[in-house]
Amino acid sequence: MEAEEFKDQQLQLSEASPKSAEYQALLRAGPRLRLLQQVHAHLVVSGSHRSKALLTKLLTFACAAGISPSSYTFTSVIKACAELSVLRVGRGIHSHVLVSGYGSNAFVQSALVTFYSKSSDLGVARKLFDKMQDRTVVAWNSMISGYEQNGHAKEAIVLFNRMLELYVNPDSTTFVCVLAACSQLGEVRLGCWVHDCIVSNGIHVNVILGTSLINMFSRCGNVSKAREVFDSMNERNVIVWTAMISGYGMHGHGSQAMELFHQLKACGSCPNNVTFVAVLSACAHAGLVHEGRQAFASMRQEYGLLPGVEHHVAMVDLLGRAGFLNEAYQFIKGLKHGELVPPVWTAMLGACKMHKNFDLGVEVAEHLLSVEPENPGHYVMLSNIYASAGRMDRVELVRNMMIQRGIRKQVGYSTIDVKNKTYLFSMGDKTHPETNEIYEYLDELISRCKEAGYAPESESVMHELEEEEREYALRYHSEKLAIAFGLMKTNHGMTIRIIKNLRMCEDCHSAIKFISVVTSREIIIRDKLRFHHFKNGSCSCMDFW
DNA sequence: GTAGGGTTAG
Repeated sequence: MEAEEFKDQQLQLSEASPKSAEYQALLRAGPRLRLLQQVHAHLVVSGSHRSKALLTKLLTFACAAGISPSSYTFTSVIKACAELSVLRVGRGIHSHVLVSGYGSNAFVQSALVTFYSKSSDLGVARKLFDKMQDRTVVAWNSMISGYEQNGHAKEAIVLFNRMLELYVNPDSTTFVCVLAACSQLGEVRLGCWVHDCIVSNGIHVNVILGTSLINMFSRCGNVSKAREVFDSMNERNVIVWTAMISGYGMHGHGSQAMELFHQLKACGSCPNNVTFVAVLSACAHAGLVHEGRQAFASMRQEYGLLPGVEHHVAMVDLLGRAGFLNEAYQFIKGLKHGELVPPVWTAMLGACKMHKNFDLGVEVAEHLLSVEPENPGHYVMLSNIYASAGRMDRVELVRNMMIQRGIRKQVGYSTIDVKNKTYLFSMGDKTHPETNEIYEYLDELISRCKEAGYAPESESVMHELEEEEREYALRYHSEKLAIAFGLMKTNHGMTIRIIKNLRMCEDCHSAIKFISVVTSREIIIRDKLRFHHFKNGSCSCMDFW
């Protein structure tokens, strides 16, 4: 039962006097189930079954009767443990399951697999799953979903393939899980296969499956396909709309996102808090400051929604990204003390860096470092701000501070698919058998870009920790290597698609614009947050990262 | 009457 529902029911309960005949009857029955059932029947007939006091007493006695739990009891309790993420309690219940002889009940087993997955104990979940004699489709779904939700999208897909090999029929939940895994990996091919499978089998695309398809196509770089799915759905709820709006936002198509937002309102649906985050983000990345401001104001005025931290962050981002640093700062000043959380300042810092406001940037970064000294992102930002102001002494200082505190930047990598195989490159990577050729090709490519006007930006390299990394870092960032490899291995005219785990640096962004010109290729990169479509020297993000 | 699935973002 949902918490709200539960509360509603509780409110309906009225009080009854402890001295009443019903209460006395309960006391006489005591912890004996048969007698309690009789009294309960009487309570229902007499209309006093809404009394909180009577029901409490009834339940207390019923529980004290020592009735042994059934498979129904266990599944419910295990599910509750998973939702509350109470690992210890769940493990205890698991022991009870075994003792009570429900260890091989399919329902209980699936619930346990989900429980361990949600507790991030995938090893135990998998062991349980492997031990099951007859695995229902739900059991497969539990395990596939477990992998996907814990970020192991590849394992999820491996298991899905195993399921097909064993002729287990996937259902629409299976597809939802697999599509989520495809979204994580940017696996267009499998994603499209699943889509075809759904279409050719005439599987009904309900709101959940539709949302998953929209997400998959958006995150795999094909927004127009996402839109086709959206248009083909005969039932849409606010989540479907939000997914489509965010798909547009992710690709920098701010006006389409806004168009959809207006349509959503026009058709009588109510946008929710999540919708507004997606809308504000879409505006921010398309420079639609006026529209964003309006949307933010309408949250409270038209929908009675209270803006939260995420909306404040989005507003600072919207204003700051567009260059209105003072307004962004004033917006922050207008927040309550408790609302001045690090993410708000991080958005402000991003704006300072973007628009090269040295003084404010340093001030904000130092504040962030004092409250979140363990966050590597803040050091990188501060270092970059110093670097772009030519304060190399300070850059060195920040670098040393990171080393001293043992803070390491995340390692970046990029992947590219060539002839149905995925290749992974990391910065300065030399593990590929054709390393020499790739590096030579890249060097030549960069020279051609320089002739066309490309000027490497040195600031992006400054946050690297190791000396030897610095030398290679800029030129050999993973996405550049992946692109060089892709250009070498694919035919002219083919689009290059790259997936990167971090955000792109400014230098790569500028270099790739030139690469798209000198090679006449379209290059699509999905970075940690969004898509960049490079074509003829410009990027779809319009430099609004 | 029990188990599995969807939306934001930095």
